[in-house]
Amino acid sequence: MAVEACNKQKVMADDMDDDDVPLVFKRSSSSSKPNQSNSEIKKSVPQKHDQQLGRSPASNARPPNGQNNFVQRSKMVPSSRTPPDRSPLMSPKLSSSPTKGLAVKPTMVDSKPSTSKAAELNSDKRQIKGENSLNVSSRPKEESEDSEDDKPLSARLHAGGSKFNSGNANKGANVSNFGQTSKIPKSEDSDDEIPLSSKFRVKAVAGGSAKRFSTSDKKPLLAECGQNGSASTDRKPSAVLKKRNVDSEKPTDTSLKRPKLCETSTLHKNKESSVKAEMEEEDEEDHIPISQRIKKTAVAEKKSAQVKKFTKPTTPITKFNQKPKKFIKNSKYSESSKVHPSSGDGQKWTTLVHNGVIFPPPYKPHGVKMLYKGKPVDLTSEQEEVATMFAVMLGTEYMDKPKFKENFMDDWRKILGKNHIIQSLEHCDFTPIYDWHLSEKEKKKQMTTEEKKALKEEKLQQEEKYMWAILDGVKEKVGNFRVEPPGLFRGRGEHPKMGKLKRRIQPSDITINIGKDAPIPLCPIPGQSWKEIRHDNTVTWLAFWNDPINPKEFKYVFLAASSTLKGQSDKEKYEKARLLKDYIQGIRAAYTKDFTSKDPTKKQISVATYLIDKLALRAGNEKDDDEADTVGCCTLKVENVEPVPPNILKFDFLGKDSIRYQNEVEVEVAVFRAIQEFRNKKKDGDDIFDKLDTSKLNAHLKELMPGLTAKVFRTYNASITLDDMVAIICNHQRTVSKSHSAQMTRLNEKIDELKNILEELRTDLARAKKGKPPLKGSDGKSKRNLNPDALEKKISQTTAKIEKMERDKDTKEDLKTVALGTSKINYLDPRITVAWCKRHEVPIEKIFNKSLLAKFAWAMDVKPSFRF
DNA sequence: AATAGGACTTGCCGGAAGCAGC
DNA sequence: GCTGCTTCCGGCAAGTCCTATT
Repeated sequence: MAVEACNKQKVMADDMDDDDVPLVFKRSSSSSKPNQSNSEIKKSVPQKHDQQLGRSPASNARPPNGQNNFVQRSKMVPSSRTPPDRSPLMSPKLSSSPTKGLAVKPTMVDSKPSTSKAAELNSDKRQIKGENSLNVSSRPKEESEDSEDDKPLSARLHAGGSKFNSGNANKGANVSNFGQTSKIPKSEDSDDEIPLSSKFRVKAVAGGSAKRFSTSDKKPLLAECGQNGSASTDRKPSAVLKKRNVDSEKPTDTSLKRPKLCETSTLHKNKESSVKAEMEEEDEEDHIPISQRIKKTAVAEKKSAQVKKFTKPTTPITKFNQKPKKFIKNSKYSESSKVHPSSGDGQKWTTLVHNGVIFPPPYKPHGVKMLYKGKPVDLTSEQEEVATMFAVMLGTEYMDKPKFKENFMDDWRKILGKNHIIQSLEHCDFTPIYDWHLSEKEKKKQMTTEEKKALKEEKLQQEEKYMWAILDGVKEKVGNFRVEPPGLFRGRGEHPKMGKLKRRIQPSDITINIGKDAPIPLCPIPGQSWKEIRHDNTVTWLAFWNDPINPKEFKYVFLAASSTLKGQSDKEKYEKARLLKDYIQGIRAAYTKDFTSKDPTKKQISVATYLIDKLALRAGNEKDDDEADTVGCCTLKVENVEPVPPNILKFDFLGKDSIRYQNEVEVEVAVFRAIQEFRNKKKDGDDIFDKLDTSKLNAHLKELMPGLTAKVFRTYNASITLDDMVAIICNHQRTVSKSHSAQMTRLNEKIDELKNILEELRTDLARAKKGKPPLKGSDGKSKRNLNPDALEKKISQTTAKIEKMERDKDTKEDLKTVALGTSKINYLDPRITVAWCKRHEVPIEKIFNKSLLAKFAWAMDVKPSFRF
C-alpha cells in the first residue's frame, strides 16, 4: 500500500475542507490517523464525501481500478520524510522537499488478484437483488481494507481515509446514495422511454452539489465572492474598460497585456456607449466582462437558456459557511474578469479586428556546398534550402528511419529534377552544410547580451501588430500568428509521412476570417493576396491554411489560451466535468449492469465506458492509413489486450503521439469475461470493439448526461483526484532527458562524497571526544581542530544534505518520464488550486506560472470553499 | 448509418530564459 | 561570472468531437 501517496491525498482533502484551520503545514503522519477531514462536507455534502474520499457502497461502485496499482507500486516513505502538506499542484518554487513515491509509470504491476470467487458471487447477488448494481467491492471487509484494488480511483488515492470511510462516518452517505441509486431502473425495459440522462442525474436534486451549482452557476463567481472570498458589493469598474486583474498592475509588461477596448473602432465606440449606459443602470452587472456586456444580445440570452438546460436545478443554499477570509491580499491574481458561456446560435463574436499573420522570412542561401560522391555540388537556392533542412537533422534519430529518408528523397528529387546529378541519398554528404549550421548556432550563442536583446527587440517590433486581435472590442492576444516555416515533416512514432517536405505557405494559401467592418489585413508579401476573406462569426479562428502534408487538414490561427474566448470554453469544459460528478454513480451503475447484456453492442459500449472511466483511456477514433498506427479505447486491437486469468488485463499499445501504454489491471470478472469474448475468434490485428466506434460511444454517453463524451472522463477523473498521480493516470509522459543518467551519476557521486565526509567527521568526533586531533583528510590535508559540538553540528548538517540529495535523486528518477505539466494545463480544474491557495494564503503565483495565470484568469475569483 | 469535412483541444518537444551553486 | 540544471514557452503534431452530406 502506498501510505505516502494516500496520505498526501488525505491531508490535501483535509485541508481543502477545513477552512478554519490556521495556516499550518501538516505532516501526514500515518494511515493510523483517522480521517478527520470533511467535517463540513459530512455535514452538508454527504455524497461528495463518499465520492471523493470514501468508500460507500456507491463509491465502491467504482470498479477495481488499474490506477490503484500505481498507488500500490509507489514507494513507501517513512513519515519522517513526508513532505509538508503541499498544494494541489505544488511547484518546486514552494516545495523544496520533493516527495518520493508520487510518481510511478504505469508499467508493470505487482498485482494481486484479490477478487475472490466469493466476492464475485456476492457481487452478483447484489446485482440480482438490485441493491446497488454499482458495487464491485462486496468482498469481506478485511480483505477490501487490505487491498486497494477495488477502491474507486479517488477513494484509493485518498486511502488515508478509506478505512475511516468504510466505517460509520460514511453510512449516512451510503444510505443516501443507495436511496438515490435505487431510483435507477432495475429492468432494462421498464423505462426505456425515460431519457437516460434524467434517470442518472442522481445527485442533481439532493445534497450539497446541487447547492453548489445553484450558486455558482447562477451567479458569476465574483458576485458571490470577492477577492477575499467575501461578497462583493461595491465593486464598480472605474471605467468602461474592466481589464483583468492579471495585467492591471503590470501595465508595462507587454506580454501580459490584457483585453482593452479598442479606441479606434467606431463600431466599438457605439457599443461602448451602450455598455456605459447599461452599467449605470445595473450595478449588478459589474461582474460581466466587457465583451459580454457589449453583446448582451437576445442571442446571448437564448444560448444561456440552452446552457441552463445543462446545469443543475437551483436549490436553496443551506449553509457552506465559508468565512470570506484571509486570502492573500497582495496577490495580483486574486480575481479576474468574468467569463460567460458563449453566446447563442454558435455565434462566437460580433466584431473581430486583427492584422492577419506574419510570414517567415524568405530563404537566404548560404552557398555552402554539399558533396555528392565526394564532390561539391551546385544547388539552386530552392534545392539548397531543402538540402539544408535535411542536413540540420543529421544526428537526430530520424536519420535512423528509412521512411524519413525515403520520403525526403522523394520530395527533394522533385525539386532537383529528373536529370540532376544527385540521384541517390546514399552518395550525399551533407556534413559541410551541417558544420555550417553548427557554426551559425555557435555564433548566435556567442552573441553578447546586448546583441541578443537588440535582435529580440527588432523581432518584437516586427511582430507587435500581429500579436493582438480585438474581439468584441477587447484586445486579446493571438496564439500563433506566425505562419509555419517550411521544413521536413517530423511525424511522431512511425508516421508514414515523416520526412516529407512541408512546403512554404504563401498568402494565396491563407484564408482570413475577420469582422465584416474591420479593415482587411494587408498582405505582407508584395504582389500577392490572400486566398479568401471570410466573415464567419460562428468560428473562433482568425486564419487557416491547408496542411501541406495532409491537404485535407487545416492549420488554424486562434487566439491565445489567455483570451476570454478560450478561457470561457476552458471553464465550460470543467463545468461539464463537474456535472459528471452528479451523474457518475448512475453511469457506473448502468455500465456495470450491461457488462453481461445480451445485446453485443450494449455490452461493448459498457465495457469500453468502463475502461475509459477507469483507465482514462482516450476515445480512439479511426485513423487513416497515412497516419501513425496508434489506438485508443474504441480501436484497441486483440493484440493490445491480453487477458490473464482470473481477472487481469494486460494492456500494451501505442496511444496518442505513439506513447506506449503498458499496464496490468485487475478488472471485474464480468469485464474480464467480456473482453475474452470480444477477442474470441479474432486475429491479432482485429478490433476488440468491433461493434463500436467513437461516435456510437459518445452518442450513448450523451444519453446518460447532456454533453458527455469520452474525454470528459479524463477531465473529471484528473480534477477529482487532483493529485500528483494524475500525470501517471493519463499516461502523460516525456522522454527521459538526454542528460538524465549523467545527472543521476553526478548526484550519486555527490552523495558518496558526502558520505565519506560524514564518516571522517564521525571519526573526528570520536577522536575529539578523547581529546585527540582530527586525522588528515582524504586529500591528505590536515583539518581544523574542531570541538565535539561543532563536529556534531557539521555531522547533522551533512546528514541532512545527504538526505535531501537522496530525496532529489528518488524524485528525479520517479519523475523522469512523467509530464505533470500536461495535467496541470489541461485536466485539473484551476479553481481547485485557486481555492486551496485562498484558504491557505498561498500566493497563486507560486503555483501557476505566468502563462497559466493568464490562461486561468477566469478561475481567479473562485470562492475559497470551491469544491470540484 | 457511414463518411467527410471542419473546428477545436491536447500533448510532446526543444530552445530560451531563469536560477542556484560554485 | 560560469556552469549546469530547471522551468517556461512556443511550435506544431495528433488527438477528439461536432456537423453536414451522401
